Amino acid sequence: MKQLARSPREIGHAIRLARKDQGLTQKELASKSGVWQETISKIETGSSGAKLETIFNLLAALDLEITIDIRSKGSADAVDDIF
Amino acid sequence: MKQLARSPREIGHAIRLARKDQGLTQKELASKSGVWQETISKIETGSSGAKLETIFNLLAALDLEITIDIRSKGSADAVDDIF
DNA sequence: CGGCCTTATGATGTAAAAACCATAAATATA
DNA sequence: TATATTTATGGTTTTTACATCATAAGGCCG
Repeated sequence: MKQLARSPREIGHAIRLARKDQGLTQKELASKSGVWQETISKIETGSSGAKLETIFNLLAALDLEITIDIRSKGSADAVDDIF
Repeated sequence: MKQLARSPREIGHAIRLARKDQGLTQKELASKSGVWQETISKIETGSSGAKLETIFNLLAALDLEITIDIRSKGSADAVDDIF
């Protein structure tokens, strides 16, 4: 499962998919993540410009992580980042 | 350039790396993204639990995107080309 | 050293998110 | 159908991010 997200709404959608995928209800995710069920509902439906921290709390509870990378494909040479 | 992020602080760090990588100052990124320089500073240093929308504004200005993925999957990931 | 550029910090006002409670609406299930 | 479960909605209060301005701190270069 690998979801691209370019907006808060898409992140909310990805969270919903992942939650259902794991057979969790919003309430169960709420108690696992410390985020209120009502808040989860609003995030999943995109009716809330959530805070980053809240999103990470949900992602952690769902065992997900975020990767940031270049949007345009086909960059010819790779930048070998030393980090 | 592909950065893993598991917290707001790590996202801030990734944004800073990407910004420097593109030779932009905070001020320049500010005018490209519509986010204030002061806010960028706070996000990059992790001293702000930013809003998701703000992060996406910065990522868009930096031509970055986010992928949500299952945590702790195997080590060296194969080059899974979706496109 | 003295400016110039960049980044960080601090304060204020406003807008919005999240906690919290209650409940309505939708969905599933018996 | 009725009932239980799940999700959505709405209101109030508290918390906090962001814009905004001012300025301090940190580098860099003449």
